[in-house]
Amino acid sequence: MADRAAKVAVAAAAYWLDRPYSYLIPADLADSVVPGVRVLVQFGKGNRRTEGLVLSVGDAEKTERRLKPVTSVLDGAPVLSPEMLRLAVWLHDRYFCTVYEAMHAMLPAGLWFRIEASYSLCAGVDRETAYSAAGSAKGEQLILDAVYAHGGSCPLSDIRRVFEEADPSRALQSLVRKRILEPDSTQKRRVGDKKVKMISLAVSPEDAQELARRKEKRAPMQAAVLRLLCTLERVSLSELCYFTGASSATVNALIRSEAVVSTEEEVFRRLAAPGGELTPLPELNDEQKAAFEGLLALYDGSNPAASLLYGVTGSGKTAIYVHLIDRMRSMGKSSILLVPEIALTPQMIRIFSSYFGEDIAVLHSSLAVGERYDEWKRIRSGRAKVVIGTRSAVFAPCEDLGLIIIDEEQEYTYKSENSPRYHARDAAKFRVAAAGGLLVLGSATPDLESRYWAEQGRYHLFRLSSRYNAMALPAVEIVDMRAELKDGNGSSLSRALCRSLRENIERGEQSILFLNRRGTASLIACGECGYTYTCPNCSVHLTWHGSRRRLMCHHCGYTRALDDSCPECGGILNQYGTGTQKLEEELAEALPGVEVLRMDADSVSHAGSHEKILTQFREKKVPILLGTQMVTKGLDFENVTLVGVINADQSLYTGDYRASERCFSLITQVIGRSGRGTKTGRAIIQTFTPQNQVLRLASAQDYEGFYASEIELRRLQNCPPFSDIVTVSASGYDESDVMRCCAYIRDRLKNELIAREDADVLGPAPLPVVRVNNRYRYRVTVHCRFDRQIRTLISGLLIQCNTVKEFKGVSVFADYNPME
DNA sequence: TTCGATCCAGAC
DNA sequence: TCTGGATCGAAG
Repeated sequence: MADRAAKVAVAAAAYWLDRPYSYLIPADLADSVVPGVRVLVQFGKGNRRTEGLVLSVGDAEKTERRLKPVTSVLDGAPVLSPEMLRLAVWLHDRYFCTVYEAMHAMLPAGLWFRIEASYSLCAGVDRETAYSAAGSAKGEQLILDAVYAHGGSCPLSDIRRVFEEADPSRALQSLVRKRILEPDSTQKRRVGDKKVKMISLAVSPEDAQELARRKEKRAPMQAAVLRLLCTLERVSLSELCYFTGASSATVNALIRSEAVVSTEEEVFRRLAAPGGELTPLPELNDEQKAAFEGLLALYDGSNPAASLLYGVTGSGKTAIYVHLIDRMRSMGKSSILLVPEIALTPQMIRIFSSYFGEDIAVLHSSLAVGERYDEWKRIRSGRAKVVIGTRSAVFAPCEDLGLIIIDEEQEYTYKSENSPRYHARDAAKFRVAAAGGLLVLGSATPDLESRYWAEQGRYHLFRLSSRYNAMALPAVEIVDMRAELKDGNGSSLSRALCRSLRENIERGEQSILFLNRRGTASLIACGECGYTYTCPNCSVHLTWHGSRRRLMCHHCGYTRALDDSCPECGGILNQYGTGTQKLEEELAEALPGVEVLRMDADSVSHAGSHEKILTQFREKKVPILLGTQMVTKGLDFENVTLVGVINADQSLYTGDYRASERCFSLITQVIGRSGRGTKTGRAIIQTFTPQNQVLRLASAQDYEGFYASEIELRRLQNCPPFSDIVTVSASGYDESDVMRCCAYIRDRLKNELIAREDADVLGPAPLPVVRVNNRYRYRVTVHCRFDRQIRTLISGLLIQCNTVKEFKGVSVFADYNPME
């Protein structure tokens, strides 16, 4: 019989040497090495041990080289299905990451094995032989010191630390050759499966009753255990002991007498699911019903096209999701519902578990490692058929996938900013295409591209144009902050907003204030010489975080204390700019004694504090909720009748082609938070550019008007959807090296794409923050269709730039349709 | 990236 | 002759 070999994606292989490597399958592992399991293999000259993913298995080809064998198998069953394996390779092709990185993004962290290289003394080597073998070599002595200090076995990382800058590998190899040390590796899994001992009868209930009668006198405890087991069949050991008062010794005696058996069973760590009765599905109005039935009609397995569900805020998209998921469930199919932010998961869980109870699994990054791993297993085993989660939940291991819903699909959070830089929408398309399922993109302000594709017929379009319960949209007022300033009001609260807030408080209604800004902090500057603190590692100013009383850098995490006076001239330091904290102080001044809740990255840094703040707002009827982006999405509070947008134009002028779209969507959404109950809502938008078209359209909630003007701009600029964008970014400590590398990339791209009319090569240009952590960052941008030619070209370029020594010290990566 | 092989220079 | 450093090339 021919030797069997496995093609393996190796963890240690960086992007430019990532390809399937063949490994021999030893006979004793023949059954366990199957596609989708992770294996341990040796890689490279030094035979480093590394993890790998088995892509396929077949007969070994006849080659010159002798194949290395698979060392061991890490999983009992595949962690990736054949479909997900294909998705991993697809991510590799499309997002310029390694197959292994793709797999990493798809699996829960609880599955990771940590492998650490270490060196230990060979058997029978004593201290004297070891040191005499090392002789006068200083490096070898150093290593032996380290190994003995660690009790005979030392992790490579510790040896490296002892060597500081120098390279220990040569000395290590010498010691290995002399048979003093041997390479070793430890592997540990971070989270174990949680197992519990279950006890059940090994004999029939009748026999057990009989046995219990006989034991009654001499061993009453054993009898009690048997009786309980007759009624409950299977009980965990701990519960059994609790209910009967027996000790585990009693149970062990029964096991020995073969009356009962114990088995180990996995239990799932799980967030407490809200118990209680399931609620009946919500009623659908005519419009919703039409959309629901239209979507369902697409699901016949042969027409897996994506659909855009475009419904104004408050039109009841969620009710349609509920019905679709319910229908999928009744057909035995799984559904995935993606939400843009962790903050939105608790209320989604609340809604959906009231309909589907335990059938729901939740996947997002703020779950504890063990919880996430458990949810992953519940999904994989088919015990949970409804998955709710953020971006990475698109990789949920559902069998029989029938439906993926992406709520608020225009949100930039669906695009990953780290490798693999995938967009959840694209991954979702891949999955539903493979499974013959349905993809629903839901939004009140669809991504311009999605809207365009719907118009072009690439997506099906379903509209919900009336607000649920026929509520009127909020009345919107635009306030010109220039006039406020002229009239001597230098604060960030206009008089109109203050008045409205006061009126709302008197009526006992609630308000939400939205600060259109990602950061939360403000700038500190000297009032006399104008000195500002800058980050020593990045090209940015440090910002002041009042709650921590520290100056911080948002890019590298550098922090420092504030001086009493200006370090340059000794002048008085002032606080500038409007952060949420500053605004909070201004509110306290304008409306003394009024309680304000603040929600921003600073106040919600602890897990679960989002939910806590929102519950407080909901239940305690705190008059004002003040926050950043987080307050714009999906929140549904009946009693909120006023929304204030503090600085509406902040995000408009960033020079990014998506800036208008983002601003429009943000303002539209935040206005939609107002008046969701029985009372009509109002919104006040403060801006320094009140004539701005985007703001006008947003306050009129005129998406179609916005779309019509914006899509023309995109056409003129050759931006998505009329073209794709690929950026190639380089970073490094030496600015001129980085710029040379970028120039080279630009020239190569220009040359190769000269024949393509659709291609536009721009740059190099510095990134908005040019230096982060002392690394300079520049990039080249290409506008063109993202086809095979461009993918091969970029991939080749990446490999080249990362291998030629001319650009040593510069690292290069590519991004497809980046979001910034 | 990481390692071994190889070559070379300087120290003993 | 040994050791440390630099450089190169391959990774199954």
